[in-house]
Amino acid sequence: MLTSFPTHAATVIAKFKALADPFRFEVVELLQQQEMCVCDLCDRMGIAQSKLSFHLKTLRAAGLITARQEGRWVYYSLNPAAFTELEDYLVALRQQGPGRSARVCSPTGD
Amino acid sequence: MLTSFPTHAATVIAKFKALADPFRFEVVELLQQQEMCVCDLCDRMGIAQSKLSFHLKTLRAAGLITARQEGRWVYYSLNPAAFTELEDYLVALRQQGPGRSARVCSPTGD
DNA sequence: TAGGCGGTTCAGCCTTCGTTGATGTGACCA
DNA sequence: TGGTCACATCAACGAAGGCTGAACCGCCTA
Repeated sequence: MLTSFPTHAATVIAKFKALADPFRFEVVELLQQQEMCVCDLCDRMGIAQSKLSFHLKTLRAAGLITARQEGRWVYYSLNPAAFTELEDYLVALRQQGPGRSARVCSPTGD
Repeated sequence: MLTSFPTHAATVIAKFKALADPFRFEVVELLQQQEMCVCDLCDRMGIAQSKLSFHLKTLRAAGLITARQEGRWVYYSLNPAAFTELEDYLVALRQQGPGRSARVCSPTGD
């Protein structure tokens, strides 16, 4: 059952939250094409470096992206496992169930 | 290419945003089990009705759930198509790419 | 038709989150 | 060894979103 993953839920929520921002969404789409360093992303998106750094931190904290340092540059790329986790959750949600309510609440009249 | 869906992105972001809240997350998990009316959800979650109504409105606006009125009761259920849309997006993200950077930025030294 | 009930909406308050500019840190080069 | 570059972090500010209690609306029953 889905509700048997209370701690798991927190990580899934964190991932959804991280994806729920236009800037971070764009970062993810850019990283889907290829691994990039901060200056690349900064240049492509046309936003301040500190702003980008903040959003990268959020994405990294959620586990959606990973960082790889190479000299002075830090290269970011997507973490496929994180997306698989979200996929699995969504599939589980979709695969259900009785549909019609079992009428848990009791209408006064009956 | 993923970036060729600019308007589509807004709806996906809205769905992620709707799922990025613990209360709404719980609502979705409850609705995954079966269709429910507001009083059921209110009772199970132990939160104020106005609060729940607000979150249901958010979920409905994002297209994640649908409402069905029956007399005085309003029954909510999941919208499978919305979750399929998110699944497709995540699958597309995971099916990457070159991996290593093409070194778009130019290190000063070289 | 009046009253009760399920559910929604509203306004005010508060908390959280994002933005901004400046500063800090570690790696590289002269 | 000092300067520069790439990137991270910080504090202060403003905006967006969630919470609360009350009013409101539509449906049903007496």
